[in-house]
Amino acid sequence: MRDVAKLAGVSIKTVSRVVNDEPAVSDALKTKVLTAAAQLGYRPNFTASTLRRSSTTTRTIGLLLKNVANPFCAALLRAIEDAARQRDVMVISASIDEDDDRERRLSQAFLARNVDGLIIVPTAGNHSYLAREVDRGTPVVFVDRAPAGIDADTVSSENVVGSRQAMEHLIAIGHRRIAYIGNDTRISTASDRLLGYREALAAGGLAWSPELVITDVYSEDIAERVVRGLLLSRRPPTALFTAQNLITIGAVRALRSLDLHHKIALFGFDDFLLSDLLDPQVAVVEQDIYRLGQTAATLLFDRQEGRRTGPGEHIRIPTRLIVRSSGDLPPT
Amino acid sequence: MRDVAKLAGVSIKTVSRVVNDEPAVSDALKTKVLTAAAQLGYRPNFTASTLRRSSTTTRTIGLLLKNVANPFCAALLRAIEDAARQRDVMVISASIDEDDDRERRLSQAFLARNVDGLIIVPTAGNHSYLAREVDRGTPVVFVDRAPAGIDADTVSSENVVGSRQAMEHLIAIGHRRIAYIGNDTRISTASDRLLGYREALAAGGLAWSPELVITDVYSEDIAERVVRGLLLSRRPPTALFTAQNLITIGAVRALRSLDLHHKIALFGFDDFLLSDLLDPQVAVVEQDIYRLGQTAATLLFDRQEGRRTGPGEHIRIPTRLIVRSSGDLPPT
DNA sequence: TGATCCAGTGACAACGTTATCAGCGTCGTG
DNA sequence: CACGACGCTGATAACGTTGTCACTGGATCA
Repeated sequence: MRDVAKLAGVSIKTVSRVVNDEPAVSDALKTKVLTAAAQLGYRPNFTASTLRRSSTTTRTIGLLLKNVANPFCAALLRAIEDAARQRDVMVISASIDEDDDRERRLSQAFLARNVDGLIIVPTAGNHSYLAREVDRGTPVVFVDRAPAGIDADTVSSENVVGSRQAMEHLIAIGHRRIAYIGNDTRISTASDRLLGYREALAAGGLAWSPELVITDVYSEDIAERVVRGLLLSRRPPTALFTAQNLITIGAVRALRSLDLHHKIALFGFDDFLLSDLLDPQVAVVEQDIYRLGQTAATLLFDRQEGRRTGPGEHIRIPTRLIVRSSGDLPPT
Repeated sequence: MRDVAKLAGVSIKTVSRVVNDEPAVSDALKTKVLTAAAQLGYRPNFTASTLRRSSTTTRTIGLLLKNVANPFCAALLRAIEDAARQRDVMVISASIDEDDDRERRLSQAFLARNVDGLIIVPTAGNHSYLAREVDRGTPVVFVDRAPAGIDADTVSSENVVGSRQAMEHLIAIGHRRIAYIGNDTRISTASDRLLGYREALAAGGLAWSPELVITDVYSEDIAERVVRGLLLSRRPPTALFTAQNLITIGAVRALRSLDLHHKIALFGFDDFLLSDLLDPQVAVVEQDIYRLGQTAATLLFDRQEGRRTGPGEHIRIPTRLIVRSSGDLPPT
């Protein structure tokens, strides 16, 4: 900037005015500065600029995901990126891999970079370590799952309703032994989906059979193994309700491997690419991932810009039941 | 920092020393500073720190992708993120959606934020606008596709070899009319894959039939439509070679809709989730996406840290032929 | 005993930018 | 003609931090 000023024969303040498009600069000087800048290949230093500027906004937000390679997370990132782009804001993202400690470290790293806000798909751990930041005014929004130990904005799907509807469908076509396969129930999403399962059982007058409920499944491989175990057990279920996308896929693999995919009904939570090209097509509770992301971003920016204050809001995004043939297989 | 210094009764320089874990601070002062910092909730300002520090590295790199929601891109991001994490570097990413202009704008935005380097999955346009940055020492690495109008490090799959091998397989089992469906050939990746197709035809003594070669297909929907068109034409092909993941999926849909999926052979470039659960299982040329990403990151950091200089390197990552049943359907 | 050294500490300038305010000339107005 | 208003410009300080260097006091050595 100093060099540009020297070359153009003006003060650095005038250069600053030109690059920021402030009014009150004569056209003559403006063109002189612009030519000088172009000649020297001058590029404004955004870092220094935000340091000096009164508003300490970096136009950058941080996003912590389970794992970007998971299609759900990738779709979420895309939605948030789109919302951010509209406001000329950049997104830094990182994968947590369900590791509490890494989540904390990454949050700190993002905050040290002065992000304007944080969107987090939280682990099952405690999040009180963020309380101070929230108090200080850095907006933090949780997506997909509710955090523990802190009050903050949260956006998630209608997990209870969604899974209850799926279960109601299975019950309506006659299933009486429906297995539940899901995540660690310390994760709010998983416990909500389990709650929906439970509610539907109760409403349908069905017994709760502990041997049909499997939790703490956190990968496709494990899902495949436990589903095989279930199907090979003495009294196997006639239908499966899988509470997460990778678990559903694991279940599909298990059913295939035992050649039961046309006999045992399957309903999954969260749609996935090609679910409609499998045989049978897989019935799912579809989440509106784009809306989840957009809503989270809106909450964040609303808080950041002071349009909203006070305690955390908890928004639930409706799901949609997509009944495909795997959900219509009758009990055998 | 000033407040912490005041509370601890030391100079700000000492606070700086403590937070940076520099030696030569007595334990007594260190604990005093740390307590003061904790009490005030002090958090170092990374922005100011990098501004002042001699090495102007921000420990942040920029990644420009086609679209994070595309599984290929998401996997790439994950690989790069992992490589960056090892070096305590953050990744800012953004989706270009094949828009030249947006690519340029996003590059500028990243550079203004002083990223230490840029990894780009480039559009078909010209990239000479980055030459000045490269000259100035900001490493830029291109992945998946070669850029136009600039010499820089590039990492991509063995596209020619990969597609030639797939074609050789189809030819070996007797196919004589094999269609090619691919992207815009201004994209190096697409033209390389077309070249492999062409080479295999020539090597197999087969004629080049323009009506069997369709390019400029850029979405799943379009792929489905053009493949239907091909299959319904007067002299349809007996096998399809689809040069990109979404195109392959579009082709699967087209084959299904015409109930030809057990009659027409299919080979795709780039594997995708569930390809092995479809009926028939889809044969593909698998790319080592993780290695693509890791290699790109390594090239970038090597340049940044001065371990490598000079003209751009062009690295090709081998592909692997995965012959599944769709690739073994004989000609009818 | 005096010179030397070293660990520990702080004052100050600087990174690249923008906010503030003062200065300058020109113009219109009473 | 005096005066204020206004449009344009620049000098300077400041943002939060770290590099540089100088200082202090006590330990070590010949």
